[in-house]
Amino acid sequence: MAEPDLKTTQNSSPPQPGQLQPADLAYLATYQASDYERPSVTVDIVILTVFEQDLKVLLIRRKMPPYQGLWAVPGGFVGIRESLDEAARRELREETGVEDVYLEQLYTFGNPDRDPRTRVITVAYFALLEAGKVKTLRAGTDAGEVTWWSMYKLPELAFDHRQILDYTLQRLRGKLGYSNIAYQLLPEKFTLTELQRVYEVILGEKLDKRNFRKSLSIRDLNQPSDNKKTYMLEELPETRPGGNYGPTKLFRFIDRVEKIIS
Amino acid sequence: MAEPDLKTTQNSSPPQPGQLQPADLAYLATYQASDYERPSVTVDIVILTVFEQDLKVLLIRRKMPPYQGLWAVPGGFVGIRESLDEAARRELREETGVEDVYLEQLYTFGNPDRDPRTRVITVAYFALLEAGKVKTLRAGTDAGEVTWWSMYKLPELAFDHRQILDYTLQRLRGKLGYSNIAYQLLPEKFTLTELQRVYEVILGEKLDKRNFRKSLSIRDLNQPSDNKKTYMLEELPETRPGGNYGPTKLFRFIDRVEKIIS
DNA sequence: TAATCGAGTGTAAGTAAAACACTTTTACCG
DNA sequence: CGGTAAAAGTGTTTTACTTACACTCGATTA
Repeated sequence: MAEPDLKTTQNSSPPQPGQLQPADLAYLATYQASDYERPSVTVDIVILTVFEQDLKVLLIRRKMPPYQGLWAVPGGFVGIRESLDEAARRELREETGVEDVYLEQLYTFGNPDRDPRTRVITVAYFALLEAGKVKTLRAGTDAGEVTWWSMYKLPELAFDHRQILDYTLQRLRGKLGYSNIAYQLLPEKFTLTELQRVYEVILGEKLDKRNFRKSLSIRDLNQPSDNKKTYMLEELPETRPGGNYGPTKLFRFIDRVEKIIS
Repeated sequence: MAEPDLKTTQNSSPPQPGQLQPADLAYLATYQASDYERPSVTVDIVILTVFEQDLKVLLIRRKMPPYQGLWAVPGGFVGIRESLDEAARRELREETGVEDVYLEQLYTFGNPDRDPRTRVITVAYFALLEAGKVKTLRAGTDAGEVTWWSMYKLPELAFDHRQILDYTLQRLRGKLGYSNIAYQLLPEKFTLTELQRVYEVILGEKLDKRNFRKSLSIRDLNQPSDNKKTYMLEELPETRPGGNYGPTKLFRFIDRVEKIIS
């Protein structure tokens, strides 16, 4: 486990804490960026959406070994000049064609034997897609079949992807309780029943309609807005005609960015 | 961004979903584990403890460029046959000598320019050490000074380590609310005041003594235990003599494993 | 024996959570 | 055109939790 001086490594864009010092550049020149075995690094993207009253995940059937014929989460290598987020977005785009969606880093899986070919460390992400927006799945370059599967009725999965999906569901359920991420799975305007279905499908349990609505902190259309409160939803002046029943009110999320709800 | 077939990679130990198929081994033989640039992968460990009524983090002064003279979180390369957790434990052992402590993966930082020398992706962990247990800091092989710093009065940090520490505190504060991780920062037996100090130091605010105690779900020493409830703490039959005041009751966590508290 | 220091303890008010059922609107059908 | 079906919409009660708040007890020391 002999390692070079490259110890306590780090430097990222957003917070730039210490500036590079002159000596750094001199040292940079002498640094040999090789000489010891490096793992491959990939990103895997758990792509989720809701339709048919179910939580769906996009899986690809592997047409090559290892795990040929089994289903896997889409993923690929991280480019040498690409951030992890960029790599994840690129994979997502290649797989689904979508660009501006919610993407969150989940966990990094790095057991040495998780890929039988070579050492591969994967940074898992999950993405939330607006329900029913992505019908058209471009069968990716090297992908065999690409299909939406129910998160509750999964096929046999390759690698440790079962573990990745289990962990995704756990994270998603947790965040549903204290954030507004559900907006990522709905179009801008929606009914409260549609929102409740999203919650139910993710949590895997039926919810009480009245209690669910009370829990939402809705800014009423023509009530004076309480400035002390932070609202999650806003009632719209429009309604949507029901089928063989009355019209239903439409709502929207006030903030379409990730937010912790008090 | 041309990539080989090694797509949707994965396979880990705990949940072994799909078994290796015969064809896999044949393919394995033909696989060339190189041919494209790979990033270096490191683990960085945010080592935390509580003493002097303060939340402390272990930092190392860099004696080499880049960021020479600035302070950094301990870390090092992931061995090619080592899991991420193993690498983190090894670094922790090398830095502090401790073995059996709480260690949790935090986040993976991978901006391409976070290390000016070469592409380095780091998987950040945080460790919680029992208050006052680790006095003896072995100055690591290549480390300059090694010091405990207050999380609230940090020196200038190398790389993106400021970001890592900020995120650690955020995670720790969150978990304090719904889990029993605080036990990682205390010896087996402790007083409620000691426990409250840990909470206060992490949350960065004073708490009300009576309300804090009510929130703890304590199994009373000689009360019949309510089987419906899940207790976090247990009162012990012992007390500790106070200085110039009365004796104080001792308590312990019923479960010394990570647990979600209802 | 008086003063100091921290430990230990209860109540009331307000807020949040859970359980629970009927009415309204529209479309469709006989 | 009257009845039925289907989903939307809406309040109250009870219970549990959260918050705010102040005095007494026990031991030591001067």
